Formats: sequence, C-alpha cells, structure tokens
Amino acid sequence: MAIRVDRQSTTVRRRQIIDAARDIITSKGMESVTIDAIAEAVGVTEGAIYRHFQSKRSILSSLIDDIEESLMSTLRDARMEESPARENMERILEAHLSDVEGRGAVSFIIIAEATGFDGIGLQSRVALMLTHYLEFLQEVLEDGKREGSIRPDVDVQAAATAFLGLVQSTATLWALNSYLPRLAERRAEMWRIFMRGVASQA
Amino acid sequence: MAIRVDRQSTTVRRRQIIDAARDIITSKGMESVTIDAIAEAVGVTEGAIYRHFQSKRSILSSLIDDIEESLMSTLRDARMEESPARENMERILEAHLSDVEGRGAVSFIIIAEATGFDGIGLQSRVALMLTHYLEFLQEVLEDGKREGSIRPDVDVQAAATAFLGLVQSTATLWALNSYLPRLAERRAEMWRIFMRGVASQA
DNA sequence: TTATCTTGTAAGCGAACGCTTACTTTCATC
DNA sequence: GATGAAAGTAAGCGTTCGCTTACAAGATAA
Repeated sequence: MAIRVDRQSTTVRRRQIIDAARDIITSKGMESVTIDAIAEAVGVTEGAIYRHFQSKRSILSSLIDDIEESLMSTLRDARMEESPARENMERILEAHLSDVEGRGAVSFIIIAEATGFDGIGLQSRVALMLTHYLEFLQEVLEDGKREGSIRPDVDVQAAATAFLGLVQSTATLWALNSYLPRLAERRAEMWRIFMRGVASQA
Repeated sequence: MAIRVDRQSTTVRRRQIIDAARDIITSKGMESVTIDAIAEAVGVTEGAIYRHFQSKRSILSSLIDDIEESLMSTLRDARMEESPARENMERILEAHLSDVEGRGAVSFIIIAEATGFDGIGLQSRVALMLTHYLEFLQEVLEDGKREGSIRPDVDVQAAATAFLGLVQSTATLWALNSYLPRLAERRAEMWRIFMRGVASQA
C-alpha cells in the first residue's frame, strides 16, 4: 500500500494553508473557503489540515494576521521620515491601492465580509486591524498638522475614516466590475479631492 | 387533526418573507439567513416559503430590490429641486447615514457581503444598485457645477465614489464597533472634508 | 354541495461542511 | 536497527441547509 506523500513540517504547511485560503478567497470568494478546498489546494487530505491548525477559524484568523502584517509593512515603507506628510499620504494611498489590486481585493473586501462571519472572535479581530490602520493614518495626519500642510481644525479621526472610505469604495466598485479598470487610473482624482478636503491652502 | 393556520395570500406572504430576511440580517448577520429561520419568523414551515418564492436567491434578490427602492426614494426626497446642490448633497449624506442607522447597516454593508455570494446573478444585481446610486450622486454634482458651487475641474465620478466611501467606511466602522457611537456625530466632520474637497472656494 | 385552486404541513432526500477517529508511514535520534 | 514523535490517510459522524414530495385543509365559485 502506501501512497507516496510529500511530508512537510508544520512551519511549511501552515504557510501553504494560509496562502491557499487567500488564493481561494481571491479566485472564488469567501464562501468557497472550505477545509476540503484548502486541503486539495495544498495537496493533502482534510485530516492533515488539522495537524497544523486547530480549526477553520484559526486558519482565517492567521490569514488576517498575515494580511495585516503585509499591508501595514507596505504602508510603513510608503511613509518616509524626511518626506512632507502630504507626500507620505499620497504614497500611502498609492501603496494601499496597489496592495488591493495585487491581492485581488482580498485585503479590505474581506473586512466587510468578515463582519458576517458566524462566531465571535473574528469580528473583533477585524475591528482591531482597522484600528491599527486608522491609528497609522492619524499619525501621518498629525505630522501634516505640525508641518502646517494640513488645516489645524481638521478632525484627524474623520479624515482617516474618509481616507479608508476612498480605498474601500474604490475596491468595492472595482471588484463588482470584474476588476476593471486599473485602480491606478482612479487614484489621482480621488487623491485631489481628499487632499483639497484637508489641506491648508486651496 | 389539523392545526389551525393563518392562511395568507402570496402578496402578503412575499412581503413578510422579505421583511423577515432583512430582520434576520440586521439582528444576526448574513450567515443566519436560512429558509428555516425565515419560515420560523413568518410563522409557517419551510415548505410554505416555496409557495411564494422559487428559491433562496430570489428572496435575496427581492430584498435587494426592496432596499434599493427604499434607499433611492429616501435620497430623492432629500434632493430638493429649488435647493442649492451642496445643501442637497449634505441632506443626501444625512439621509443615507440615517437610513444605514435605521436599518442596522443592512442597506450597504450587505453590498460587500453580497460580493461573496455564491452563484451568478446577485453580484451583478448589487453592481447595478451601486450604479444607480452613483448616477444619482453624479447628477447632483453636475447641478453644483452648473451653479458654480462645485469646481468645474472636479471629476464627478471620482467625487461620487469618494462620497460612497464616506458612507461605506462610516457604516463599516460603526457595525464593527457594536453600532457606536451614533452616526450623526460623525457626519458633520466627514461632510466638511468632502465639501472642501469639491467646493469652488476655500 | 361539490369541484378546483391555493396555501399549508410533515417528512425526508441528498449534498456539503467542519471535524474526529483509527490506523499507517516517514524521519530524526539514540 | 529500534523507537517515538510528527505528518499523513481513509472513513465516517453529526449537523445544517436548500429544496422536494405527498398529502391535507381553507377559500372561492358554479
């Protein structure tokens, strides 16, 4: 007997499982993420998945960790210490939209979907991710206030929310319209509107 | 035998079924919308549901019809012919956020979730709803350009998308934070940022 | 009254899903 | 080379879900 098998360490398998989950969401949507589909994508049987993760929820939770780490790392790179805040903000918008496009809108579209996840836990995990994201934006906006490039009377919380909305609505429309057109084409106009909304001079 | 039964016409039952579906989404989330749950809420058995709807998908499709009609009617009322465009836009934002709050964020949060619905059909239905919404906003923005209150070089498509983002991100954060705080508190600051982004004078 | 259409119930089918169990195979270490 | 932990398989359990079927009962009109 014995079918020849690619035995792999838990470290490798966990990575493969998370990647498979993300790929399935991207290509076939949230509802297609099943243990069976993940197992098939990885090339093992369902039972093997449970050697490396306790439950489906823990897989999705790890995926959110992964998305958050990757996105926040990209956005932190876009924020350069010596750069003016408004240039940083523009680069952050560009980086975020590129990230959305590169991942097939998984990163943020998943958020709203996760709102509807069954059990407790993931909803608060997503809320935490958004909090980190908004705090980061608020820091950059405060930089802008200190520099004088952003109006002192702007509510940074509202501005950060509006910025999130730019990305979210763009990503939603993009996903609903078969990922067309390229996101970069929309970016410039969105940026002008946002910047004029918070800038010091007209 | 024979349990006493409230016999109702299809017209009445269809209304009850759609309302039940919406209530369940509001209170327990998208994944809790099952035929069994709807039947229980209406007070009949599962089989009876299929006397009035062909499938679960057709129930959800009708619900989206209902949400679109209700929302667009509310927003059209907020747009008064004799009013300046920017006042109309502000009333539309207020009306939309009130609608979101009143319906427990069903109206637009459902959109992103619907993106992940399985079969074909609902995704394009949601896309159509968003198209109608954006076209409506673009009309009002064009009014503003004609009046001179909105900069002539503003891309109305981008502006409408940004406006949608305002509502979407606010609703998302609100839903993820247990529906707190009241949406009205956030509205004014969001509006200032958006209006300055598209207005003619600083 | 009787015939017919509509609305309802009770029961269950078949598929999908998350997860578990019993057992086997690989591999590093002594 | 024996041993035990780690990684795998095959099978299936229990549940849920959308939907169907066979049949009963209320409404309506001749």
